[in-house]
Amino acid sequence: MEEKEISKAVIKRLPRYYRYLGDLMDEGCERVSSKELSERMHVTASQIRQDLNNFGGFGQQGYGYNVKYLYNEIGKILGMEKNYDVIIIGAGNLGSALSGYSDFARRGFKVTAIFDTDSAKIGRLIHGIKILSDRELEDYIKTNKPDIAALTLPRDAAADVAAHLVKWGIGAIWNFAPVDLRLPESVVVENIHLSDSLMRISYALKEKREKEMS
Amino acid sequence: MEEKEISKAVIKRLPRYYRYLGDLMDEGCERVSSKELSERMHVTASQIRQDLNNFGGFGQQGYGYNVKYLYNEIGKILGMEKNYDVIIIGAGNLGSALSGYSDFARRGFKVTAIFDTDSAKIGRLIHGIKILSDRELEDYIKTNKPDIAALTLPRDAAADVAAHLVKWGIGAIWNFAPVDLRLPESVVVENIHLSDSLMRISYALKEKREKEMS
DNA sequence: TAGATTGTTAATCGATTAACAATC
DNA sequence: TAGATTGTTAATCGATTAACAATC
Repeated sequence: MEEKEISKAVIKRLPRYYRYLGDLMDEGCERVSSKELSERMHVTASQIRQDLNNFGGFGQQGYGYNVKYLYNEIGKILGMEKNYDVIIIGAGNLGSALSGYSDFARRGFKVTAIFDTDSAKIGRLIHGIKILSDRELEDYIKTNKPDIAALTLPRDAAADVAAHLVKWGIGAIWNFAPVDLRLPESVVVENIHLSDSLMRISYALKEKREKEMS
Repeated sequence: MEEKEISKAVIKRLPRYYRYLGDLMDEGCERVSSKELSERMHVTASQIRQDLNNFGGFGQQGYGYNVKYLYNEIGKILGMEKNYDVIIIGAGNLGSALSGYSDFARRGFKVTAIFDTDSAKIGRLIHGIKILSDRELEDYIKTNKPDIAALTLPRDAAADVAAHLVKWGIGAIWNFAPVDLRLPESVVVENIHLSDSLMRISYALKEKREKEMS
């Protein structure tokens, strides 16, 4: 059914196109050419046209792209017309933060439950969402079938919990623990490795220091 | 002084090598070959050898790599022997979470201050760190010269605050706002675009649904 | 129609993988 | 020494950019 496999690099760029097109819409802009957009985004016009043509011809020769139409089409490609239920595993600082992040709700991601092992936390509310015991997790997943589980728990617990989540039927894991999860191909995994990101800053700062010295 | 420019792709992988080597050390492993490491990390042995050789020969023919030595060398490349002072701009959920994330301290990143505009928050403590007024920001930066500023504030405030931070002398920005900051080349910027990441999950889930239908 | 800009093919560039001589 | 494994060159692969004919 699918014509050709879309490269990972293209998919990684789609949310960024979506963001810029959203901005253009907010500015009341109706049409945009690949050249204009490329100047805004600091990428080549060629790349924009190549990328979009992976999914079909959204533009019109001599005119460019209709902003609203393109925004909607990319939204469809990204699956943004659907809403997603997200559960958070680990009611620590990061888990709490994610549960209250309004940006997600705007994009159709709704946090429906938070789980923790700490009996002192269970029953408390975070941003209006009740913290449940991890012993209720299996039941919850099988009954409510959430789409995504965000893993905001300690490193050592992550692999084991992830394996259980998958067994109980979760389809996607948003992993904030600093480990690479080994899960079946069919499970979607997105990693947010914050300390990797900090180390890249550290590297770049070191480079900068060395450059300034010479 | 620097021989050749190291590619972005290689640098992005370094923290991951560092993480795996740390794990090997914890397991008491003394030596590792590129082949063994490649199997653990699910990359090719060739890539590992290529990557490491960007920085010089860390291994020994017939033996492989000394884990501890290699760990330390990559640490040096990443600038991990230095400690970094981090300030957090925006005392919301995410800012609070980052200020309490113990993983960072372990890597030498220390949160020294948190700033916010909300007078109701100013003076309160988060994880033992006092929230200061954004009006003290300029003074604080010029006096204490923190290395990194984490931007955990609303989208619309980000660009403006970032520009000020740079003017006052900050060298690196860890940006959590869903915008691309336009700053001078000399400023290090690392973006954590959480909603972009969620959209990639959304895309992958959509693909999965479609695959299952056919 | 003339001008603009796409969709698409071809050329270039860079990154990954394979292969193997060097050497521990 | 023989076996193992690196460092490094060459081959392949994929992604980006350039160019331009098609067409609105």
